[in-house]
Amino acid sequence: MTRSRNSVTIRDVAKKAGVSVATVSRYLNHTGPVSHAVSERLKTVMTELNYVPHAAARNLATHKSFTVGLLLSDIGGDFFAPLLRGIEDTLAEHGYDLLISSTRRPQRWRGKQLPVGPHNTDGILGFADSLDETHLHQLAERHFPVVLIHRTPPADLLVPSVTVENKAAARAITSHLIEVHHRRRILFLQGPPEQEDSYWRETGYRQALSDHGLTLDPALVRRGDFEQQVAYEAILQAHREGVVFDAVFTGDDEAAVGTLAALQKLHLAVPEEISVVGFDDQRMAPYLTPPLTTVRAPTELVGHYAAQRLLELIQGGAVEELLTLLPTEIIIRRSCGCSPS
Amino acid sequence: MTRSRNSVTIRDVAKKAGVSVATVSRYLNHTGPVSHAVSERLKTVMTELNYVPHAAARNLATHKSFTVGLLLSDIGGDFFAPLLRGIEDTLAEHGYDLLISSTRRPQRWRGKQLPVGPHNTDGILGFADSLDETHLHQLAERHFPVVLIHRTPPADLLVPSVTVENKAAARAITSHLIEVHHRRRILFLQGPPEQEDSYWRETGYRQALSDHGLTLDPALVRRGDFEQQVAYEAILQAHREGVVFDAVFTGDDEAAVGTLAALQKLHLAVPEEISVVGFDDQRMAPYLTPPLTTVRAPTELVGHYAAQRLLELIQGGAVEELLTLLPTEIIIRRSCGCSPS
DNA sequence: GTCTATAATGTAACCGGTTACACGTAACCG
DNA sequence: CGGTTACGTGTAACCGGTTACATTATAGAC
Repeated sequence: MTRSRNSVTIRDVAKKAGVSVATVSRYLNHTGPVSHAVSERLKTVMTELNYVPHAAARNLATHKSFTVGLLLSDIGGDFFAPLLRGIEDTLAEHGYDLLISSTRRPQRWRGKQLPVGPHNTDGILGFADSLDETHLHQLAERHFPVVLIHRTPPADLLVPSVTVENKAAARAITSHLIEVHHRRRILFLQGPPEQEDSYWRETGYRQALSDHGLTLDPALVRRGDFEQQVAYEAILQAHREGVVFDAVFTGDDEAAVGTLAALQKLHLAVPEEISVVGFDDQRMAPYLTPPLTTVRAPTELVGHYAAQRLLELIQGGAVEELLTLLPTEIIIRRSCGCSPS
Repeated sequence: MTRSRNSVTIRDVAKKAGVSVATVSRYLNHTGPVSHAVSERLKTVMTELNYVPHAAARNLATHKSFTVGLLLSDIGGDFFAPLLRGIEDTLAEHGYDLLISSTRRPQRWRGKQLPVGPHNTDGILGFADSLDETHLHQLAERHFPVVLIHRTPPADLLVPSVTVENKAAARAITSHLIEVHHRRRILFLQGPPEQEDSYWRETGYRQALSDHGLTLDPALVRRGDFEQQVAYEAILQAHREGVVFDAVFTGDDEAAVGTLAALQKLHLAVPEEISVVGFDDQRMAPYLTPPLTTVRAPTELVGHYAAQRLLELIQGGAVEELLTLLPTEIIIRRSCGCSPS
């Protein structure tokens, strides 16, 4: 918006074309009849002058910005690339822009004003814990469109959310380890505490154990934080403590990377001695050694649907489906002990 | 900006606090003296009313948006995650927002109006070929701040650009294959034609060959497009044609993934029979089988410096350094034939 | 004790669009 | 042929901030 002093405005166009600003505006927005002769004249005048309408002025007048905000907890992870693409694609299709803000540390905006909001955008997408309850309530009060991603909203708020099926998949992949590979002592690596995905995955894991009459040894549940380094340390630590395990459900694929590295360092063969499975099916998963058995989360689709829902909300639609739960799928590779072609 | 009808404005605040709008504005922006008593009053009134200044109105009045635009050719690749983080981090530090637009197909905006520009933002970052020469000239005419990423600007424009050192690194890694591993027939996979990085990498490759008195067999230069699938096909095709090679410089790490897959399918052992090296050191590189010898490109830093330069430009600084060339570094792993610890 | 500089505040124009309303003209109808 | 309707256009208020300029009160200088 750094328009130089003498930038060309709608009035310049109007004057040069010999019409009123209202006519120019109508021509621009197809918001009223404009004679063919005038249309032609305006078209040429506008290219001659290289006129581009000023977004802020338009936003101010119309109360619409055609922009949506995205709040992330950590941009830059491999996880976000597909999410971003899904979001951006969908928004672009509908002529909306995307404003991004990353909160490096969790809950960064607590008590402060959000970097995106009603003053800024027509709606916001909030990933996981990037939006705290206070803000969520404030936004709801103003009836501001919000869609949550990988997080279910507080029960008292009618905020749509889009995420993937975690529990059943976690249960299934754990069962796979038990039934097919006869694992009995399966270590589980938890994600960050605020991360809801982790909670459901752990629930699925626990259910699978009890389904098969296995009792859970608390020593087998540890923090991996969905991070390579943390998972790496966790595995070494467990080993150091003398905890015995024959499989690891790493919580997500990032942690799987760290886990594989740790096991290699400990000279524990995967999958012969220890089975390893992850969650997400990030891009690197097939290329790990051994290729990682994991659960495929349709992250790009999550982005797509989240954007979709938000646009519906913005365009005045009601919230017809509160929770969009996208199906996940077990991807069998080598690290669990299977030998796929 | 979907403010509901009766949203709270600066005048509401002024009235409730019993002062004029000018005073409120001065208080908000610390742009003039405000008595302590009034300051206190305003603070409480503003929290009571939950007042947030409207961005568009402010932008309109000040001709500043504190937003920069980013044009990408393809969001969603692993390459962009660190780039984005570098950019977003730096911008956030200086209170700027980031507006993202991805052009799925190259040159998407040719002839059309850019999705970001002077009407929108205070400056833009253009990755590779996302900005064509016409737009570049138009922007330059308006003296609009632009910084290019992984692309050198047309010679007649004073547009700063930030990229990584390609040629010397490509030359060095190729020399490594020749000198250390005694490779003689090194296949090179080119990136997309518009991609300048690819050009420089190929130049370095050719220099290394001639440095060592090797002549280039044109059959050894093929298209990999920096994409797994394309590289995969290229390798199979070369093999089908009976082209003999003892090493592959894959152009980038994406293509290296495809290359490794193709060689495995052909039962050609890496690195025993064929050495493979990439470029970028993407996150998956250490986890490939075998771990990939490559060149580390400091992509997050590229984002950081690009944002930095742009902010300098926006804040009126002159272009002191036209080309920021970040150093790269060879990362020796296993795929070239070395055996690092 | 007057003069001047400074602090604190208010008034109103302005940024560049949109749009409600008014107006004139031509077409259409019975 | 008068009356209604639709079309094409213009005038001016408005969106919610910023800011130049004017104004008053207060303190310090001489």
